[in-house]
Amino acid sequence: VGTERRHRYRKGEGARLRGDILAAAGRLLAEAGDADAVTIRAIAAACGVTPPAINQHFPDKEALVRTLLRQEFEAFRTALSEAAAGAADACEALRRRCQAYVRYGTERPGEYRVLFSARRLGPAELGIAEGAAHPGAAAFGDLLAAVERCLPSEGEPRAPAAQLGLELWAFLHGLVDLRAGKPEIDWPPGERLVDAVLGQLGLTEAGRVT
Amino acid sequence: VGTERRHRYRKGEGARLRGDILAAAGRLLAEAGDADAVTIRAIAAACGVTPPAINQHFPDKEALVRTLLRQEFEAFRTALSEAAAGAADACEALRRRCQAYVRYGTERPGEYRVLFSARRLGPAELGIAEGAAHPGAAAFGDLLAAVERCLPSEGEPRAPAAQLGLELWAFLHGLVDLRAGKPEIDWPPGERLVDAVLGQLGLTEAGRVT
DNA sequence: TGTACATCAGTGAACGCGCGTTCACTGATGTAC
DNA sequence: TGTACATCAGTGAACGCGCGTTCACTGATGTAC
Repeated sequence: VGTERRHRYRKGEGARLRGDILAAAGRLLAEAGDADAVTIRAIAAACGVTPPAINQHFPDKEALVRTLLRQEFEAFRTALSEAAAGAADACEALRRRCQAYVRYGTERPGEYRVLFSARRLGPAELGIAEGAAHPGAAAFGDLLAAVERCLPSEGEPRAPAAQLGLELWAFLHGLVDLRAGKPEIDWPPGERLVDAVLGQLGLTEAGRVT
Repeated sequence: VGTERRHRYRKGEGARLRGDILAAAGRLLAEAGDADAVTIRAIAAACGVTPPAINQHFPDKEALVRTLLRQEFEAFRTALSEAAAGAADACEALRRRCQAYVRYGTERPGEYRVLFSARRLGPAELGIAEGAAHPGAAAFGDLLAAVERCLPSEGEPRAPAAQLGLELWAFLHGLVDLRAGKPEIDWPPGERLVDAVLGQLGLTEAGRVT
């Protein structure tokens, strides 16, 4: 990597290249936003290695992308949960989670796109989306739970939590994806749009008390 | 096309193949949802013609896709405007427009994706997105105008129309794109979600009168 | 009415390219004796 | 302490494939005389 020649790993340490490959592939995938556009040859070049060296660690390209996608889902979910962790109440936790969602998607459009907008070589095609084990479904489950906790537990029933959750998710996803795809539009800060929508959906502490 | 051999067009009618090419390419693009995945060779085969015949009508693949995208944008915009045309009042017009948006995106996921989610060989990369001339921007302009007409013209000012329009657009786009990408989720009817969100954003006739 | 000819709608073969993957190999390195 | 050897981390060349595009061509067809 860089100008200096790469030294091959010592005899017992060959497995370390596997980590290097995943790291380089992750960087390239984030730039491209499309696993099809990331070639084995480019990953190999980024690692300072020849293409066949990659086939020693992953049987084929699909296996590599699958591993990578699981990592990315994990990172996304963790980022959102960490953001929500320190909140004082349930609605503030939901708010922080939503803000983190948009922030993550905006700051890492390539990663986000691969997780939630990919068709070819996306989660579905790679067999990652298996019911509840689907990491995307897990992230949505987190969001849904956060919505439920913020809703009034008794009193007059609002819209069912599942429907509110889907509405909110559609908005968050649409905001991230549209912003990435239509940068020529003059977007207001994502934070403001998220706060506004949470208010309009009745998902704020204020809305709860009133 | 089909089992019977294709007869080449008569001497003056060569230009008709151009239309056939666009029609076949449109069908393939709708299936693939990605212009990269639609090959010149596949289009030629669908027309019952050899690949070089296509280069006689379009200088290269980009030109073909560009022409196609303009057509698709036009069709999308027309579908929405026609849906809104017969409405009794401005809020009903907005509602019909939004329902048509989701219906169009759900019934034709491939076309929709190419218009609003493509990165490679999408509107931006093909130079179709030039300010106000951008057909996507035109469609969004229609939506924005519909939102403005539905808002109370006087009385207490709600959120600015531009922001409401973006919120609404993000929701509609997110709904269409998520549904297409996560079919394993049990989605409620799009119509109900759209109505619910319009109500929560205060964009219904009822909301206006009250 | 008949014929020579320019034009037109394609064809067929080939090109250079980049891709993922295979296979036999090589040379350094740790280990067993 | 020294040496033979098995193992390991890769390399280098090649494969078959599908792609968009080029180029010279062919054969039917309308038109001019």
